[in-house]
Parts: sequence; C-alpha cells; structure tokens
Amino acid sequence: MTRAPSSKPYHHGELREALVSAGRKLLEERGIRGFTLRECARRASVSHAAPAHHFASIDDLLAEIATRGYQELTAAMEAEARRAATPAARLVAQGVGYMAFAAAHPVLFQLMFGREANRFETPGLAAAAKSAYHLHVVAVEGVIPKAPLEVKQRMVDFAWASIHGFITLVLEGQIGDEDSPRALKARGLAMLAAMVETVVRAGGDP
Amino acid sequence: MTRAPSSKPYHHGELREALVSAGRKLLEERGIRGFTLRECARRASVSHAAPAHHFASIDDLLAEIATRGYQELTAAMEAEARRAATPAARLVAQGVGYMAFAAAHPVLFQLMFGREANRFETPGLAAAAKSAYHLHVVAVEGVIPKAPLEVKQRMVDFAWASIHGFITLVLEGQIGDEDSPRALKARGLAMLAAMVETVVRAGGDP
DNA sequence: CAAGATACTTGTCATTGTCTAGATTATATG
DNA sequence: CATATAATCTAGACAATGACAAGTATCTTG
Repeated sequence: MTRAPSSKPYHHGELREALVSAGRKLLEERGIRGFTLRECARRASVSHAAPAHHFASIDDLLAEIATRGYQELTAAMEAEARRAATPAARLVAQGVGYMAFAAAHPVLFQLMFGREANRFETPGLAAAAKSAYHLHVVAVEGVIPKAPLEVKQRMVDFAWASIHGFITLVLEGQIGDEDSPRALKARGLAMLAAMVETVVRAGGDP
Repeated sequence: MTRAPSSKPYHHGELREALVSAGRKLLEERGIRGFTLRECARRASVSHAAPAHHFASIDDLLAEIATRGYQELTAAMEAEARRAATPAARLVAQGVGYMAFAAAHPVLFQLMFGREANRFETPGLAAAAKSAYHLHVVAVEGVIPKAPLEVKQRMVDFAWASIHGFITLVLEGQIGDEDSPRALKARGLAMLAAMVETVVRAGGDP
C-alpha cells in the first residue's frame, strides 16, 4: 500500500499526520509560546511553507492538536471507567483517568482548556469537547438516577469543576509542589472521594 | 512633585509602571499569544528597546503582570470576605470574589494560572501566589476549626479546586456558554453552596 | 498520453525578541 | 558649582517567525 520512500520523495504522503504528531511533541517540549509552525515543518522534514496546504494557519494546527487531545482524554476516561463496578466507582475512575491524562500531557491539556485553541473554531473541536463532557453527565446520572434534572446538572458542574480544578492547580504547581508523587495521588483520591460523597448526598437526601 | 512633561522628555519617568499597565490592557485585548514587548513599548511611547532596562525579557514582564494579578485577586477575595457574617459565609464570599475577579480579567487569570508566567520565576510572584492561597486556608479553618490537620488540608484542596475549576471551565466556554449571566451566576452559587456543605460536614461529623 | 489538480519548494515581506553602540539626562562626588 | 558616573532611553542590526506569491514536481483523471 504505502510504499517505503527510498530516498526523499517530493510528496511526503502523510504530512498532515506528521505535522500533528511533531507539533504535539514540540508543544510539550517548549510550551505554547514556544510552539512554531516552522519548527513543526522542520521536524517533518519539509519546507517552511508546506504546512499551509494542510492548515490555514498556526491556530488551525493548534485546534487540530487540541481536538485529538479531547479524543484521547475521552478514551482515557472510558478506559478507567470500564474497570469500575459501581456507578460511584465509575465517577471516581473517570476522575482518575482525567487527572492521569492531564498529568501525562500537561501542555496539551493547557492548550485544550486555554483560550488559544478556541480562537480557531473547528466543528471537530467542539464535538470532541462535547463528547468528553458527555462522559461526566453519564457518570453523574449513574450515581443519582432519580434526582431532579436540575440537581443532576448542578452535580455535573460540581464533579467536573472539582476534578478539573484540582489537576489544574497541581499542574501549575499551586498544589502539592512539595509532595511526593505518591502523596499527591493520595490527595487527589481524597478529593475525588469528597466529591463523590457530595454527589451521592445530593441525590439521596430528599 | 511629578512635573507634567510639556513636550516629550527623554526620560519617561515611570516607564516600568507604564509598561505593566499597557501590557495588561494588551493582554486582555489580544490574548497571551498576541502579547508583544514592542507593542507595549509603542503604547508607552518609547522605543522598542527601552523595556529592556526594566525587564530582562518578555517573560519577566509577564511575570510582573501576573504578580500584580495575584495581589488584586487577594484584594478582591478579602473585600468580599469582609461582608460575611459567619465563617461559612466567608468561604462562599471568597469564592464569589475569586470568580468575579477571574470573570473580569479572563486572560490575566489564564496567565496567572497557566505555565507561561512561571517560566520566569520571581520571588515576588511566588509570594503573591502564596498569599492568595493563604486566604483559602484561613477561610476553611474558620469553618472547621476543630478538625484534624489532615482533614483541613484536604478540604482546602477541595474548596479551592471546586472554585478554581468552575470558573476556569466557565471562562473557557465549557460550562454555561448558553446561559444568561444571571443563570450562570446562580450555577456558580449552587456550586459554592454544595462545596461549603461538604466542608462543614467533613468537620462536624466525627 | 495529455491536462489539470495536488503537494511541495523557494523567495519575499513585515514583525518579533534580543543584542550592541551611542545619545541624553539624572545623580552623586569632589 | 563642576564634572564624573550611573541610569535611562534611542537607533540599528540580527536571526527567527507567520503568511503570502510564484514556481516546480508528482499524482489523478479523462
């Protein structure tokens, strides 16, 4: 199918993918401000103007990278969730998946949830973000299926905010900067436990 | 005291302050990626190389702007907290102040809690961030003074994460993008109420 | 095989951060 | 007060960047 290029063919063949992949690495290495189109092109072994045929602008490439990020985040949450036996365990597990993804790809995560990627609004980006969001909704509904809709919505806000806030503060060094990785994980799990307890109570009280 | 410059004196007089002030406006206008030193210089009516005498690099200026941001955030939280009658009300009020500040200065807030400002580590930046953090500690301790230290610490994590996560998701458009400002504020308050209830319960149970 | 579309290169432009050298003003020392 | 010295600013230069234009090579389709 795809022939192995002997020397250097004029057509790259999979330049779009190569740019996304190189860009992702570059992003983690140098941060958002250090991200450049030309360096992506260099790493893909093409000229500096080649990317223009696949991405309208640097923001377009960033949006694509962010989109992939949302897809991976969703997959990471789902993978953890599958191991959970109860709805409450699933909510915790998704939180663990969420945090683990963010910790593994801190700059990508910041790109996804910063305002930079959204400057170039792609339908794919919105859809990918939506499906990650949907996982939170499903997990919370599993825990409090009989609660009124408004309570459910508020608890989705609450669950997501706790998870997202905690890992964001950790990544920025505001929380647990002096803790061992082990201790930090315990802090995260304690946070998730408190969150789930709140959700359970909100559904089971009345 | 400070004479009003008739035409254009060679020395600006307060260039450092002018750069910080101009930079802050520029930041909100164009986002982090659109922030440039030369535009700051232009807005302060000096040459492009003038800022170098006050800031070692563009990251240094960004760090200074972030530092001011933390100081203002602290002040905003304290101002709200002063109106609160009970410890629980204070915890909520500080959360309101936190969110209001973030909503009023979204890009500055993103700078403060992104990884960009921290690339250039200033002692002032760390101190300013610390004192904002300290307010959360004090507020939580007020609500559950008799709880064990570890519970307190976990609840500080929890409270801060909830507040920070919620407003971050709002700013990014992930939460409440279709709500009216009024409805969104209600969602925020509901979130804070759920958070405070959890903190109270964590302290009063045993 | 021809013709046109696609993928890529080279060259260019204004703009950027940072550096060096020089000009101007403030301050301190005698 | 005079003058040396430091602080502040300007002007010019450099490599790097994002974007655009124009040309070249390869693929595809008729």
